[in-house]
Amino acid sequence: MDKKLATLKEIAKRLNVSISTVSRALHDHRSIGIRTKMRVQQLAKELSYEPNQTAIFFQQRKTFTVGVILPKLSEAFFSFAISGIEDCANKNNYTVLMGQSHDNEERERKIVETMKNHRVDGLVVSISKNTTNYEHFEALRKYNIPIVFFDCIPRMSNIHYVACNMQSGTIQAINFLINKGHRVIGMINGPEKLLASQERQDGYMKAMAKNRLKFDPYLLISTDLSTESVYEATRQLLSSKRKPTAIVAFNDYVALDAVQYARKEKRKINKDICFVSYANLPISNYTAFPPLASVEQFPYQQGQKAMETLLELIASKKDESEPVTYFKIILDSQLVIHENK
Amino acid sequence: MDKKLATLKEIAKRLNVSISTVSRALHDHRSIGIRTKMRVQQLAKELSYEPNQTAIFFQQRKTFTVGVILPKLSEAFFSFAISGIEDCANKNNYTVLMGQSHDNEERERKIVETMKNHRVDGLVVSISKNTTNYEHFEALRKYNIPIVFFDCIPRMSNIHYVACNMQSGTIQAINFLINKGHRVIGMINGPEKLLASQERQDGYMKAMAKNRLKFDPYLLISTDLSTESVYEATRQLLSSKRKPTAIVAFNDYVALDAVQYARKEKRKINKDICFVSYANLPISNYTAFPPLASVEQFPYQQGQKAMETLLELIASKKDESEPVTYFKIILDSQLVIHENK
DNA sequence: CAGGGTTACGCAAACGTTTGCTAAATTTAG
DNA sequence: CTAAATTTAGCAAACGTTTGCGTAACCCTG
Repeated sequence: MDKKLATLKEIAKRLNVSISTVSRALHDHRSIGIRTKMRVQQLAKELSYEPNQTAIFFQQRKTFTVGVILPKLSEAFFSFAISGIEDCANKNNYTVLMGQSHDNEERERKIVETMKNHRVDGLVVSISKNTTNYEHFEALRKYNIPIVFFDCIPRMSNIHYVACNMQSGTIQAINFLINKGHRVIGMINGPEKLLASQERQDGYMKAMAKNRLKFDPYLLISTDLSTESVYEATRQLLSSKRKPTAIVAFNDYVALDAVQYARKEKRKINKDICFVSYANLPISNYTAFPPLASVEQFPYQQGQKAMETLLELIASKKDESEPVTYFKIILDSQLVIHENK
Repeated sequence: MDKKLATLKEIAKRLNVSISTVSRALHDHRSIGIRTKMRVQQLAKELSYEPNQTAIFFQQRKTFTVGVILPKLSEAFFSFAISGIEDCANKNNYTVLMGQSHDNEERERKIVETMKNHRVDGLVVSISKNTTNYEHFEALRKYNIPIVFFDCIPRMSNIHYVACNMQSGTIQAINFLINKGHRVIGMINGPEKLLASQERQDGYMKAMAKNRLKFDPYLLISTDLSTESVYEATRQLLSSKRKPTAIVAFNDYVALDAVQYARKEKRKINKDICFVSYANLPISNYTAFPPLASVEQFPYQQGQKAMETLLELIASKKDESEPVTYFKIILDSQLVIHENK
């Protein structure tokens, strides 16, 4: 029963018309008479004809496929982001080719290669936290494959990206703490070389300065985000002579680890010490001591916006001209204050 | 500088040989002399030639792409599963086309359609929890696109699947509780029509019977997994005359909600009432009262196994024969007892 | 009824690759 | 030195589709 799949040629032969006529009839081209159009469409339905997409992709030099490369789907941030990406892609009849770098530069490089070979129409990527060399992305320029970066942006010039302004959220967070009466506020930050860390720090310093609070370098500690390193940072903060009464954590994972350490040291959470964090985990409100407030980064929206931007780039690619303007889209982060229960 | 991408034809012209010679030279075909082979490979490198995959896909009637359809990436279970799938796929030079059904039958149907059009070589799918009609999957038979289901399996015959034996894990869980002295054990289950719910129930009943504990229907409550419905179930259990001292929850989300409700009613967790659950959340050990133990379902391994199976099917597809045997792979779940801190 | 404008359709090229067959050139054997 | 064997390379078809161009046949209009 499952003969071979029907093709234009097959239909043409049966109807004694040319292939081009069949093609045009199915596309409702105006140069085909209503009678033949009907006959063709009728038979096509009977044979349950479906165009061979791979042939079309090939012929049109376009695949209606976009690649998405991100570190890890098991991080909640990215799983929300990809939902935004996918929803937007689907809405525009694009399909998503997926790759996880697991924060490994080599893997990232290989995925880029694969995507290029698959001739994706474009790429949305959040780079691996360990990538230092951007050649593999530069290389795509030659192939005229547009890239939109989001979240983790490489330090390259002339790129398109969507990002979230961490500074503003950080300032809001610090102000929130100051309003609650805190004067000594610590920060457990991420790796220094990360843009995201830089921005958090900038926000921190700005907010402190604006409130005429002295910046004490002891209060700002960088980590590599590992549990051990967060424990150590927490230990340092809790044992410094100007003990902070509040800590801003790089993200929820960090906050959870810090809370855990603080409890081990018998500190009363929300009494001796308060936490504010950047939102990663939807379930943090189930945890024992969720942060008082979180800086929301809107991963779904970021993903969506990145995809929209990419589609725009793809659409405008026809006019072969080099892009004059590079999209630099900054979404605002926003402090979400959790219910005080 | 970014002329047009080099093609076989281009190389052939420059070297004054035929296209087929170039093709064969690059494939190291034995019928090409060493001299020409070198010349071709040399020039190919210079022009940084890369085969046009879309042309190859088309020509070979094969895309080296597999579709993956699952409900939601933001559920930890699935994000681990897809990692297993992707790792296995990549290792075998396949690429993953992604689609989330969001547990919506219509969306699922549309994704299947898209994947079919993209001519994926095969499909790995965990069906939407609301899918009742399986026509869209049946339809793929005609196209000779193999499918391997995992986790959420449709009630169809003659399918390949990878699943996790929930019964065994459930029995282990109940035995664990009985060993700790519990005699009245409740269960908050999922939707009745779900296979997963059925299995949990079967395990529950078997374990109870084996331990000569009377099965009390009051102790087994189905929910639709929503927070409200879990609250209600917990309320019922806690207010029944034979109050359970332990509850097995359908998954971690359910357990978290149940714990939350129990605390609202001032029950002492792990004293008045204990919880055991099925593992979904990696962070549940950060929560206030994590379940005493979890039934681990090994999502990464399930995904990996599903992908392996699919690749086998794809490989064996050449011999056009209908598959005689259907893979029914059952992994064992396993009880993980959490540290008693 | 000649000329111009439509309408309705076919031809063939093009996209880039693989591969079965054929054939020339070269080597080997007898 | 010739026939056979081997090595090396080219021709052309095929995969399924889209599309520019050419051209019959038709209908008007004047």
